[in-house]
Amino acid sequence: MSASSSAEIRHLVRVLEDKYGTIPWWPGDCEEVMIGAILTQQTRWENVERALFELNVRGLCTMQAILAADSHDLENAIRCTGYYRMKAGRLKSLAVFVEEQCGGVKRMETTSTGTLREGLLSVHGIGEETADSILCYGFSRPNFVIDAYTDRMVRCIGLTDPRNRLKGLFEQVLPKTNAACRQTHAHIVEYAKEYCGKKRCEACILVNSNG
DNA sequence: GACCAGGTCCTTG
DNA sequence: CAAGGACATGGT
Repeated sequence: MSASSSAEIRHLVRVLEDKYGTIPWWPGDCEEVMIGAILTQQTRWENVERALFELNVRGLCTMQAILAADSHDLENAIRCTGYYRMKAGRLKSLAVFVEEQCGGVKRMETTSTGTLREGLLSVHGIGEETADSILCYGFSRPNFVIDAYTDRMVRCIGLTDPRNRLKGLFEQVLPKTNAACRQTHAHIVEYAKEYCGKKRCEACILVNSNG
């Protein structure tokens, strides 16, 4: 089944490409992406945008500022994203990692993707999806993100590969470029947000109708 | 009021 | 290792 999984994914990628072409997704500089990646955990993006605005107003949109910030101020700025106490703590942990362990964002830009991923995963509150989002959208690495939508879509079109193998499958099928990873993930979210609810997903209709 | 959102961690069976 | 709960606000 694994040999044909690649074919299924290849097809899905092409159908989505035909449907959407190039679409903008996840704007912002590296530090804003890192912050947004934590804020968006289990939360709608519209709420994250409001929190990012609040952080910008208070001058808290950099790792250095977060490192120095009063925790209560940080919590207030991001309250609208939910889980605000926990997320404030996670932002602090990330800032400690970036500034004190990595020596700043600049240094991270010259670090290998594998080393960077390992480091990010060692931060309490950063799991695979958050780490991969940061690598793909913040550091522009050819690193594919598997999220709940991606998982839902591939199930719907009939794949049974375990979630932890999907990242490898997509990266094996896609060109080894950041643009390809970022674009395909954006396509999946775009489609899934509209057609794939938690209970009903219509990815299979898209894929079959265009075959 | 019920249900869900671009997860992660911790505890149980 | 799978399943379930905690974290919390905001939109439909």
